[in-house]
Amino acid sequence: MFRFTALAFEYWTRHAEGVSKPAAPGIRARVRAELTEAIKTTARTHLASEGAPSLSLRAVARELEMASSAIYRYFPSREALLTALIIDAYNTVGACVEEADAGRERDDLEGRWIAIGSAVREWARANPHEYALIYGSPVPGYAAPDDTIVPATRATLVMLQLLADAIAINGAPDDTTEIPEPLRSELAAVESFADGSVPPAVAAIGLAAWAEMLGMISLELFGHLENVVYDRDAFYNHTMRATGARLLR
Amino acid sequence: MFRFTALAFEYWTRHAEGVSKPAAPGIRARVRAELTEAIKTTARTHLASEGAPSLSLRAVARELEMASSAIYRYFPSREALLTALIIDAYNTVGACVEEADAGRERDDLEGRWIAIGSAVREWARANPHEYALIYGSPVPGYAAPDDTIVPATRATLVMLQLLADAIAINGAPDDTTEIPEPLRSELAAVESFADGSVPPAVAAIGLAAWAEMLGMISLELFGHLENVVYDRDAFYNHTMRATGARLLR
DNA sequence: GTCGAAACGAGAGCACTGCTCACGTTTCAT
DNA sequence: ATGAAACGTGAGCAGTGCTCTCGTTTCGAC
Repeated sequence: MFRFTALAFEYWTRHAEGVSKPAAPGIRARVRAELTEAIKTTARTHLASEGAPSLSLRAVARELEMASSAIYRYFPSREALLTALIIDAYNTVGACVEEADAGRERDDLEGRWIAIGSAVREWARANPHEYALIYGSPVPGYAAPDDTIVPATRATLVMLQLLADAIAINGAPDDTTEIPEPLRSELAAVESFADGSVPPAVAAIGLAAWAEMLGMISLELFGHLENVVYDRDAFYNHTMRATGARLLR
Repeated sequence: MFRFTALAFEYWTRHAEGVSKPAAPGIRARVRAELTEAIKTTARTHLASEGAPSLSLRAVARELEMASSAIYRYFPSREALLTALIIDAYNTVGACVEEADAGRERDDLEGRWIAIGSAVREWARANPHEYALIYGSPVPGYAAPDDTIVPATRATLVMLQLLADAIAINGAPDDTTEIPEPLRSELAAVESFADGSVPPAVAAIGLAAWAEMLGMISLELFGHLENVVYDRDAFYNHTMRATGARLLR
């Protein structure tokens, strides 16, 4: 491996300078981290060009000039590599949403909602296969491991915090819709994830709004607006505005 | 092939009875139709148990006790088989929606909306992989051939007709929301698919409601409501009622 | 510094996949 | 009856994910 050879040379160069041990972490740990990242990066580009079902560990290994079996030193299976890409995708979109939200005044509720919705859509359009990986059909045999839970909720929690902030600013809406148990209790528990109050009815509307937003993006990205709506930007913005007005009044 | 042999025997039996030609269509056409159906049926069960990415033509052929290459006599590629399954899925859900809608009085607008939404969700829950095939991540390399367009719109057209009927019964809503061109014209063209009038603002709300409905189902089926909402029926019904109230007022 | 264990890279190999091709058989239209 | 098209099969190809073995390298304990 060219890369490994270069790092080994660095190790011996340093050793020749009289350093009795390499700086922590060891060269091995460093190389491992870098190769793990290189595998993921290469896999991500293949995902972008070929799609998830066509992601081939052998093709990734070939591009990195490794034997295909070497990949298994870093990821125990193809599924594990996909899981790592899923975690990365959740974290990336979550970071985009957090940043978009943070770019607005805390009391600009509508602005934040629009910014959140735009961030998700823009990221999705720029990374359709990653979007499909996390919000499209589940990869077979995939069960969400514990380490995807926190990344998976990052984006949603931003919206939830927006709801709590809206309640704090506007007060709770007069929503008298009856919500039956046990759903009411389940929705009541949602506010524990936010800093502030999110009544059950608001949690329900928020989740439905999230579903609508993702539904809109999926319709667009998965080809269901073909021959119907061409002015996609306008349609999405129109819908998000209407939803924001309901959600944040 | 057991089945083919049995049909050939039937042909010779009839021939021995002095019939100079088999009844139209020929035995070949009949066998072809039956085998095509058998391949699709077997593929559908494999889809249900293994998921789309794991659908194997060889496994289908093995179960039908055919050589794997025989499948290519009926479907020119794996992609063509998947396309056939996609068409079937669209037609099945479309028929479910049409039937559910037809089971309600024409002027029971809310009842029809709830029936439509329930039909889609029930079918999706009973056939999650088929749902994923048509409303989840697109199969790689798949471009919707012309023959999927009509089946793909069957379900949506039922909802659209509901909107037109609501307009006919209640009159057009007072919705003054500005819709920019060219989106307004695009949405205005949607009513050409319904028997009646669907103003642009209503078409937009209808499409967004459809997105929300599919978004809700996808969140549920694709695992995003885990540890959040357990009372799925109640959540879905609550949301569909609220959306119906907005949509059909 | 030495030593043993763990990590690593490579290559061979296995079972499986989608698909092509050639050949013999069957059906169909003339 | 005849020739063409459709059909079923088996062999084969190139590709896949993954396992295993072996030699090499790094690392931590002594």
